[in-house]
Amino acid sequence: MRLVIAHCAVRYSGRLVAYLPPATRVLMIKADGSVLIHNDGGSYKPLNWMMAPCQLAVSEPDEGARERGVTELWTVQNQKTDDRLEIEVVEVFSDVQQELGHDPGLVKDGVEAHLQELLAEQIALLGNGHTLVRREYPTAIGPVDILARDSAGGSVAVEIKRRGEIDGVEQLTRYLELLNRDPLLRPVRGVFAAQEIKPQARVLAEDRGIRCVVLDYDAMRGVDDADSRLF
Amino acid sequence: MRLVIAHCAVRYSGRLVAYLPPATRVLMIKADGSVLIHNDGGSYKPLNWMMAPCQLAVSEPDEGARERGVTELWTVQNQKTDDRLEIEVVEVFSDVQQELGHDPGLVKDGVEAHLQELLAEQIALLGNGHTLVRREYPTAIGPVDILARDSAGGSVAVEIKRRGEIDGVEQLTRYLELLNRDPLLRPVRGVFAAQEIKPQARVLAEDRGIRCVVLDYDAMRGVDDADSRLF
DNA sequence: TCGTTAATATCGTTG
DNA sequence: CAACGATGTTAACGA
Repeated sequence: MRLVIAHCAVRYSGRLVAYLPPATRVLMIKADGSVLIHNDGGSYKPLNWMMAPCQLAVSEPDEGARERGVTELWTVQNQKTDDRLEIEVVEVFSDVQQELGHDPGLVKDGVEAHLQELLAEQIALLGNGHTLVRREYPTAIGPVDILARDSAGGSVAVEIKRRGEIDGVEQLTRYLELLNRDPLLRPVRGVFAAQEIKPQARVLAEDRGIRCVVLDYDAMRGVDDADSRLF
Repeated sequence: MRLVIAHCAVRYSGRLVAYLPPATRVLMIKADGSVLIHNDGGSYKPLNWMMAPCQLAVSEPDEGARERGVTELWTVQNQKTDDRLEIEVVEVFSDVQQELGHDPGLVKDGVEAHLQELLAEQIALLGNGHTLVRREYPTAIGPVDILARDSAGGSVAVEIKRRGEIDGVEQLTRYLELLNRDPLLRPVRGVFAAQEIKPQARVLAEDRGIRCVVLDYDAMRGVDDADSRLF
């Protein structure tokens, strides 16, 4: 890992062409050769970058560049594609290098898979008498999150999202169209279940006869065995 | 901008709960208070982060943490939500601070907007005799990228993507449903135009009577006046 | 501010 | 390897 703070201009060409006018920025060169160029604000996305596999070469600037104050030209070339980053370094304010070693990586909790697991266990949240048929019920265009039966024995297909948006309703609609061709399941009702359902998604769902259910993750997890949690 | 290289463990809680076991990493603290935690590989996405507005507070570790070798506890708290990052710092290897100043930002060329611009200029790529009605043709659910007429005077709605995936077909389908309610336009045919069209998207589009057109950006740009390019 | 759409998206999982 | 869905997506652009 090498961290450089420098006044520089950057040109990228590859899937698109982009240019960063001269300014002071952070250049992060990782062990795998990848380069990130950060400014002093915004979110985690760099202004520009080159991902591995790639190689950094330092060369002398040509005369035109030297007249603009450029002292070094860094060229980062992707080894598989023709993506290329050219960094014109004007002045280096700081240059630090350090071995970081291997990183054990991130452990996560609280994603959609967990919601699905909890709803499968607590399927009565959809209504009294509901029973689980199976999770990830397969169809020709992909698995439905949950297939269940209501108290009257009718089929219920459930699409689960953390945030319910219009795409999720479209997805469930495609599943329902397919499932309703199966004489053993027909008629299949749809349930759109999410921690949060956007107004537009709710309107579309209800317009198509799909029921919306808002899930309370904390409450569902509270019902769940406390020992099974990661932290 | 402050760059710290330190051995540390990190816990995040907010929209999810996540934990980073102890290892040596880069901590980037930006002028707006945001914090990024990077390791020595992967892509531009940090292992963990906190975005502005947030505040960093340094405190003494409790006894349990001190026994694990923690020398400082950094707490980064989001000021609007209850997102929180806790960094247990064990050892600091490097700590650099530098004023970066304002960044003029990135200038881009070659994104979807340019594809749309070029296709509007070269509308005959859809077939001889096609004429442009307008770009960004407004509908109740958002603007259609391009509305055109074919040689017979029939309406053609075009959705443009760099990469054509299933979502784009759904999007165009929604537009077509609406446009076909307009007696002045009806019947409206659909064209899905992209630099690259995924097989599933093509199958869905053609199943719905939508024509797929693959665009060659470089060729289209080559036809375009070379002077109009940014770089 | 909210909502929608694009992105050099990135990232994990699956076939 | 390709394709698909989720992401603490982020970022840009309008209404």
